[in-house]
Amino acid sequence: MAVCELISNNGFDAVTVARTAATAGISVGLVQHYFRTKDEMLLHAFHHVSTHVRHRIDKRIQAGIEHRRPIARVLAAGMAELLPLDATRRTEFRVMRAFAGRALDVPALAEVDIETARALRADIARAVRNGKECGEVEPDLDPWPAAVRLAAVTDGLALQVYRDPDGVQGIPAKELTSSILDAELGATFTGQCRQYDSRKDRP
Amino acid sequence: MAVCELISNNGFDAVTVARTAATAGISVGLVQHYFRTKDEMLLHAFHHVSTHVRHRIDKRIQAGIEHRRPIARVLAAGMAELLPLDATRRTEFRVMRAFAGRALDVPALAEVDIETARALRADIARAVRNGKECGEVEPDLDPWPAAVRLAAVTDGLALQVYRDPDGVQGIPAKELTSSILDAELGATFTGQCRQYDSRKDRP
DNA sequence: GCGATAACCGTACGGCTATACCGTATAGCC
DNA sequence: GGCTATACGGTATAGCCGTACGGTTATCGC
Repeated sequence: MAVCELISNNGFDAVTVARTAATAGISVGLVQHYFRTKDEMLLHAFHHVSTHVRHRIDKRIQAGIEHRRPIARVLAAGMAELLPLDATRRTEFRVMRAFAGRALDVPALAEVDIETARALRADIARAVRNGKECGEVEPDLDPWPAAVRLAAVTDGLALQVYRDPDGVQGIPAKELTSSILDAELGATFTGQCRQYDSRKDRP
Repeated sequence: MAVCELISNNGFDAVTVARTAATAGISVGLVQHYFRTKDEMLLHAFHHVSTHVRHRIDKRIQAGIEHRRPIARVLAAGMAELLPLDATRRTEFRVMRAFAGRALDVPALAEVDIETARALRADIARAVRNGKECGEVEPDLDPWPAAVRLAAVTDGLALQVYRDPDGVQGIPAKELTSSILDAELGATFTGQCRQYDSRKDRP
């Protein structure tokens, strides 16, 4: 959408109704026809990009499941999708981050932000539960602290990578993040999968 | 400063030169006398609040060192200072986050953001090195990946706590974060300090 | 075919903003 | 005493923004 294009190219402040209309190649009046106010437009854009990222991750996870990969590896691939390791994910991160910044003041945006984060956390918790069933995770482990930790690590690593895209102290970002993510997952997924019914992972 | 007060009370968009002057009880002209442009004013405010937080953490760490606590525990206290677990830290987090959001578009703000993060990471890395010297950390461990991981966990946990201040699934935020931080530190600080018996500091 | 509804454009307007500018006063220095 | 720099207040202005509004074309059920 035009809003995201403007944000990633010229920053959030550059997003005006007139400019958005120009970017999309339509008139101001038509924008108003679809969105009564500017806030409504921004909310829609945030929702749009959030679900877009989410679907991309879901697709990646589905692919991993169909290849019958271990849950830990599927999860690692999904979480890596949130790290700004290439240009695409980097602009995506910029846009998401800009919206999250505004969400501090606009409750409607905050709701989307919180809901997105909650959904991600719930997905991770479900993956841990699945891991318990198939033997990758110890049976008497509470999935939620692990989910919070893994979600936090993903968020935090994304920030670190964004700020230092070239890595730290000569260690490339890709190696750094993948080794950290593997270690974090290894703290929870300690065993190997016995058998696993992939149908349970579907939403 | 008046800028931070406005941000935390009314959001970043409410920060105008006129309103800032009114909040500070001075005239617009005087603000212009000190800061040639609004951006300059914001940059100064960001720098101000960043160093303020940093000094608070440093004080906390210094206190821990003087009490001869294990490095891991000193570090835990310092990192917890960045989590929005009470009203003070929450508004501080809001302000820092608002600036970080603008930093996506304003290079001068981004520089402060990056520099602050780098300094925190360097401090953690130094703590790990100190841990190696005194026996809390294995001698042949690279401090930087550990520092990146711990910094990322802190950032990420702060986000989680901000979004869900009451915790997750009935687990209070304070317990959740402290157990996660302890586990993360425990992954690096595996030994006990030779010089001091840390058992009396343990719960 | 025709009325209604939706898609679409252009512009006018009131409000807010950053900032340039001018005026004053106070304090330090020669 | 004068002179200059700094501290401070008030205001004018040009520009941009969101949004209201009136007009035009296209679509479609009946």
